[in-house]
This record gives sequence, C-alpha cells and structure tokens, in this order.
Amino acid sequence: MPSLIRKISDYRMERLQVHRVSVADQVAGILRQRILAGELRPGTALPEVSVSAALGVSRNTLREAVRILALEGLLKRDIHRGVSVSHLSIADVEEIYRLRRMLEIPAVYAARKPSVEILRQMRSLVDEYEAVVHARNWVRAVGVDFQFHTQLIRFHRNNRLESFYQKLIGELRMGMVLVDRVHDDPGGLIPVHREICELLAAGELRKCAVLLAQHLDDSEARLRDIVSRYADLRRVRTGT
Amino acid sequence: MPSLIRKISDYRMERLQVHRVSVADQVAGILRQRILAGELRPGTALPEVSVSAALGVSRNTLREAVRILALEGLLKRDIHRGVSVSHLSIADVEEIYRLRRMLEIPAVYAARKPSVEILRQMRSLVDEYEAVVHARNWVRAVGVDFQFHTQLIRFHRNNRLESFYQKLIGELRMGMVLVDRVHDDPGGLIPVHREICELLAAGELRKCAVLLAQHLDDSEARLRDIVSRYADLRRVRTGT
DNA sequence: AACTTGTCAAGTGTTGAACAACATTTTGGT
DNA sequence: ACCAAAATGTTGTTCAACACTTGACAAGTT
Repeated sequence: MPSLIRKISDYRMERLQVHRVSVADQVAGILRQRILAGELRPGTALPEVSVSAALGVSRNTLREAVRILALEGLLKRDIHRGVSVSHLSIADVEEIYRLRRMLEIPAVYAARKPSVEILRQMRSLVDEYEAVVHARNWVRAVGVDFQFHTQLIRFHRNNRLESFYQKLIGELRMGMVLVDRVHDDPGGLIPVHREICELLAAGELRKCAVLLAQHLDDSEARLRDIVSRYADLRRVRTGT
Repeated sequence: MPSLIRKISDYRMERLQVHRVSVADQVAGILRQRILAGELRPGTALPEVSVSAALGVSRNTLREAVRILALEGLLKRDIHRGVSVSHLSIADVEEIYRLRRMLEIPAVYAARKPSVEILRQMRSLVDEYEAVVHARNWVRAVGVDFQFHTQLIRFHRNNRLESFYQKLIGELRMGMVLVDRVHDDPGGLIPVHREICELLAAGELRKCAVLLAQHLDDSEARLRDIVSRYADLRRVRTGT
C-alpha cells in the first residue's frame, strides 16, 4: 500500500505530504468515502479478513481505520460480532437536526461582521451546487450542500465545533445517499442558499435566521421521509 | 489478560458485563483515568513499548487504546514521533468555554419543565461535592463539578450533544488537575451550584441563565490563570 | 413437537515478532 | 565551528498464530 503512494509522486515535497498520513487514515478515508457515496449501504457487514485483503492492507491497519470510523458514528461495532455500516434512525435524524438548529442559527448571528473569505466560499459553493445539480450528480450535490452549511458554522470560529458539526453531517449524509433517484427537488435549494448569502452580506441577520430555520425544517422533513421509507423497505425485505 | 477477567467472576451475569469491554477499551480507560487524575501530566511521552509492557498488553492493543484517546483529544500523536499527553493552551480554554456557554445556557431554557430525575441528580451531586471538598480531595472535586454541568446538558435530551460535551470537559479537566495545590476557593462553588438547582426547580430560568453565565466566566478565568501559570513554568523549565 | 445440549465453522480479540519508514542524534570529515 | 552521512531509537505496518465468542445446526432428552 505505501509503495503505491510512492509511485504516484516522485517529487520529494509531494511524497512527504502524502506520506504524512498514515495508511490507517487513508483506509478510513476510502471507507468513509464509499459509505458517504452510498456504495456501502447501512447494514453492510465488513468482515476484517476479506476487507483488509481487498484493500491490500493488514488486518491490524484495517482495525485502526474501523476504530476511527466507529468513533465517527459511521460504523457500528458489536463486540465479537464484527462491524457494519450504521443505520440512521428517525430518532437520529431528529437528534441531529435539533443540534443543527442549535448550532447553525447562532452562527448567523455570529456573522455580525461576516468574514469576506467565508462569504466568498459560500457563494462559490452555491455556484458549484448549481453546476453539480445540472450535471445530475446527486451524491456530489449532497456533499456540496453540506459544505455550504459547514461554511456557515465557520462563523463561530471554533475548531472543535467545526469538527463536531462535520461528524454530524457525515451521519446525515449516510442517510441522504439512501435514495439513488433524485430526491424530490434538488435544485430547489439553490435560491434558498443564494438568499442566505445575500441576507448575510446585507447584515439582515434576523431574516436570515428565519429563512435558515425554515430551510432546516424542510431538509429534516425530507430526510425523515427518506429514512422512514428506507426502514419500511428494509422491514419488508427482512420479513419482520 | 482476558483470562484474568475470567478468574474474577464465575457468575455468568457478571462475566458477561465485564467481558463486553475489550482490553483496548480497558486500557484506554486506565490511561484516561491517570491523565485526568493528573498522574500523567501534559507533555508526558508515552513510548509504545514501555507503556504496553508496563500495562501487560501487547503493543497493538495499546495502539488501539491510544487511537481512542487521541480522538478524544487527550493524547497528541505526531506521526513517527510518538504520542504524548496533550497540552491545553489558552486558546483551547477560550474555545471550549465559548462552547460551554453556547450549550449550557440554552440547556437552562430547555429545562422549562425540568426532569425530576435530573434535578435530583444535580442536588445529590452538590451534596457529594460538599463532602469531597470537605475531605480535601481536589481531583475528585473537579470530577464532581463537571458531572454537575453534564447533568445540566442532559436537559437537552441529546445523546450526541452529551458525549461531545463530555469530550470537551475531559480536555478541561486535564488542565484543572495541573494544580496539585487547592485552586483558589474550591468550596465557593457549592452555594452557586445549589442556587442553580433551586432556580431551575422554581422555573426562574432567566435568573438561572444569568447566574450560570457568571459562573462560567469565573470558572474560565480561574482555568485561564492556571494554564497560563503552568505555561510560564514550563517555559522556564524548558529554557525557551 | 418443543426444549435443551453438544459440536463446529467463521469471525473477532489479542499477541509477539519482524521489518520498513522516519526523526533525531552522533559521527566523521572539512 | 559547520555540514553531510551514518547510526540509533522510535513508530508504522505486516504477518502468522492462538484464544475466545457467537450463531447455526445436529443430536439428544423430555
């Protein structure tokens, strides 16, 4: 595995940078990506031997990667029974959205003097979202959507909060990708996101907060719907 | 190591419960405890070979434990350079206290109809705090203090928030135990905590929030002081 | 038939040893 | 005194083996 990395870059600088990440972290990244892309669906078991063999790393390394993802909430570990991709329950969705409200809405007010940098980022993310939706790349769209909200959180200027928030939306993302078909109206978010930017720039924080709250409600309702529908589907398939 | 556990309990019930925790988790628990007790001070290096030998576990197992604590923020990993107990900087303290305010004050308002159970817990924790301070057990006092605030957070009824909060105060605790001597006035918290309980019970949420905010400010100032003093001390000792 | 009791395979938990990769220190030369 | 190259000690990673659980199925009992 390390030799593969070596091959990609011969330049000393790059090699150093790439190499600073341990293999375990890289493996965690790969698995995270596959989970968030919906490739590994909730409930999928990840037997250590076969997975480590498939990825070309040792069992121990895979274990470290799994430990990371388990602490992130993406994988579930049942002792002596193996790991599997976590399920997102309605309760989880509700819990996470209560947190999003608790964190994102104050973020708007924290943007009293909004950072130009963050605002610029947000605007470019809206553009990117538009492009991605146009290209009908739904998985990527979900990612960009969440990046937009992460920028919002950055107004708090708090690293711990930011990484916690990213962990949260990581879990949500796992639920979002359950639908391979377009979820209701993915393009509908564009004007909302754009208006959030403008209201922030104009200092209309109250209006912005209201709009955001409403946006979050919508988003939660949509995800609830997806999750409950998926739960039914699973129930039927399992025969419970 | 596992066989040792077996010996302790022959009863099936107990054995099941004990054995559900992997050795790695147990080791993480031990290390966490020693760090939070101030036994392992910030900056202390933890060489894998010696530590694993001392604890009687393999290097791989210790590594898993270290991975857990690193993700909790208690240990710092520098790749190829080993792990050490994290330092708490003034910036960290400030960041964490901003989060505490953001989370605890809304918790008061979330206690509009306060759970009897939580309130009971809080009161008994105040009593315990009193007893512990009387016994001059400062390390334990810090722990009980933080347990009190954790109960406050429980009004949010949000598991993810709770574990995030516990991670946060875990980091603070590491700073708190830097002083082996009594920090200014450890008994002074008793009436404050007690009044917070009473105001909550009486539904005087606004007053309670104000008091809590003030309490947090005091607490932050005290910790800032400790940390900066310790940083000076370290600077002198290191000769920088 | 329903219930308990072996037995077995498959998987995880843990270990120890070995080697590779890296940071730091020491060495050796100038 | 300075700098590059080698030695050192540590972590990162792999491998192979064993101990221990679990789940499922077969065998036996009531």
